Formats: sequence, C-alpha cells, structure tokens
Amino acid sequence: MTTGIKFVILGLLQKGSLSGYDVKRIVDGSTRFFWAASYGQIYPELRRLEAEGLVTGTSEPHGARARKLYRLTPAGRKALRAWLRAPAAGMELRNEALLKLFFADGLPREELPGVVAAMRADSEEVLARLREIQERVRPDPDETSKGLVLEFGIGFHGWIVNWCRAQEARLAKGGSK
Amino acid sequence: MTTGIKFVILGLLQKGSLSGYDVKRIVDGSTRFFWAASYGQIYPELRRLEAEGLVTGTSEPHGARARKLYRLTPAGRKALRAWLRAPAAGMELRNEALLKLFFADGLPREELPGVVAAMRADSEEVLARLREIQERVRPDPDETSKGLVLEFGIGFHGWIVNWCRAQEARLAKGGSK
DNA sequence: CTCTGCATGTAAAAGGTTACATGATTCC
DNA sequence: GGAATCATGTAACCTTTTACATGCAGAG
Repeated sequence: MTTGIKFVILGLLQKGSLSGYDVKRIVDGSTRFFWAASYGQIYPELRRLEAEGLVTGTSEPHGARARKLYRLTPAGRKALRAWLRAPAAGMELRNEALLKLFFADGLPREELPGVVAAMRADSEEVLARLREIQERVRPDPDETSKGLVLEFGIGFHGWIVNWCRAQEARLAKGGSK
Repeated sequence: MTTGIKFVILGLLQKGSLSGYDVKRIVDGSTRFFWAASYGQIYPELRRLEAEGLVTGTSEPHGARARKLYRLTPAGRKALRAWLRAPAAGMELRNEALLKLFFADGLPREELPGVVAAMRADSEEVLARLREIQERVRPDPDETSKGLVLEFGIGFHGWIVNWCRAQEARLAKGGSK
C-alpha cells in the first residue's frame, strides 16, 4: 500500500524545492535507516507525481549543468497531510543475523556467541553514524519530530547492542546450560 | 544477496521433513517476525533446491490428497552450515509510522501523540503474539537459540512500547517545547 | 588536469506479494 | 452438509536494486 517512496518525496519537499539528486542525498543521510530509496525509484516517481499534479518541476540549470527542481503543489501538500493522518502499516523487519541465530542449533555451541557479536557490530556501526548525525545537526526547534526519530534510532540500536552484550556474556559463562 | 528464502527452508528442514505447506505455516508462526515468506516463493524455491541437490522431495500422499515432503541432503546440510558461518547482512527496517513521525512537522502539534500511539499499538500487538508463543511452546533445551530469538523479539518490542509511552507522556505534558 | 561531487536517467534483473484455481479431508 | 484446514501451485503484478551511461562544475 501507499507505495512509500511517494511520501518520502512529498515529505522532503515540505521544506522547499529539491532535485532528484537532492532527494537521494537526503534520504541516504536520514530516512535510510527506516526507509531507503534508490535513483531507480526516485526519478520515475518524480515524473509520476508531476503527472498527478502533486509536485511541479522547473528547470533551473547551474551553468550548462541540467537541474530540475521540484516543489509541492497545494494538492501535494494536501495528499501529504492525508497520508500523515491515515493509519500506518506495521513495522517490517528483516534481520539475517536473527535468522541465523534462529537456526544456530545446526552449529556447535561455541559458535553461537560469534553470531550474536556480528549482530552487535552491525548495530554499533549504525549507532556511531546516528550519533554523528546528532552532533552534526544542531537541534532545530522547528523540527521536533525529526529529533524524536533520531533519538528513537539511537535508543533502539543502543538496546540491541546491550542485549547482544548480555547474551554474549551469558553464553560465554554458562557454556552448557 | 543470499536470497534469504533459500536458507529459511534449509533451516526449517534441519529438524525433519516438511511440505511446502508446512514451511509456510511454520514461517507464519515464527520467522515471520524477522523474515517472512509467501507461497509464491516457497514452492518454486523447493524445486530449485531439489534441482541443486540440497533437498530431496518424496511424494507421501495422505489418502487421495497429494503431499510432497522434502528433507535435507548432506549437501543441503553443508550449505546451511556454510551460510550460518558467513557474515550476515545488516538489519533492514521499514517503518511507516517512523516515516510519518519524521515528516510530522507538517501536522499540528496536537496530532503528534497520535502517530506515536499508533506505533505503540503495532508493537503491543506483536508483543502479545510473541508472549502467546512463549507460553504455548514449552522451552526445549535442545533449541536454546530459538528461545533466544523469541526473547529478543519480546525485549525489542517491549522497548519500543516503553519508548512510545514515554514520548506520549512528554508530548502531552510539555505541549509547547 | 584530475578527482570529487553534482546531476539525470534507464534497462534488466531480482525479489516478493496477491489473488486465484483446484481439490481432498476432517471436524462439527 | 458446511466450514475449516490441508495441500499444491502459478500468473500477473508490483517494487526495488544494480549497474551502467553520460557529462558539467569546482577544488586542488
């Protein structure tokens, strides 16, 4: 449902006009952690949104370098608000490490902590990047909700890291049981 | 990479032979929370795995009802173990509620707690189902790692529920800031 | 002059869901 | 007899990734 990418774009355009390239860059530095997007989605979607009348594109080249900036139309703003108010789809999670852990009975017990450690390393990396964002981007009182989402990400991955650490310790000690 | 569904099937077949229908049923009651699968993936994949020599299928009808049970071959067991030891891909998360929260500046402040509450409701539902599983399935000492994954899910969604509750309280009180 | 970043795009492949068709069996 | 569950399958569709092609601009 809802197609996702559509509202990622409309949402980002709230704050001003952007090129497809801009959208990609911003997504990679923010929503990527809970909603990714590729060029193969962005450019075609921008044209679809323009056809729908939800955005307008104006060509604003930089010298001889082509550049098309898109901005929300009133209809686009309305569509965005309607989506914001509609019930959201449930969370989708896909975690290969968890899948491995689930099937890890097929492995000698000593190799179990390694699987957990790999999972922890993954979240530690994300955590580091989120903290970087937190320091780089000074809190804008106008963007409470974006800060909230960032805090969620940090708490969330922090929880995972702690959980993994606890399991690693437990598995290392009580080897048998 | 890795195609995922391939190892979901191989992993489930560790414990004995299963039909495609069985695989679907088990996935829907377990791995679905971190790795889903549909019939459209399962049946074709079973035939591919048989062609690869990783599973063997034997027709074992129940009366006049057709039924094909698959079991791991030694090569299948080996492929599974190799995958278990290989580094896992990072976590993929997709959460529409979080996306809405991210763009919620476009909404009057009073509507923000509602978005968080919807997110909480989602995790509460999952949590209830995970706890049900925990009670239904008595701990099998032979399947430590499956219990671990279940505990992860419960802790994980529990964390989300608590976070949402905290934010809801904060947003309700400190309305302006 | 070279490297990085800006900028647009697409074709093919891969991955996945939905919806349907079909029919037997078991439980009430 | 009817409903739920067992059981297999696929075709159409949708979404998403990957990989490539192209070229200007600015910094060093």
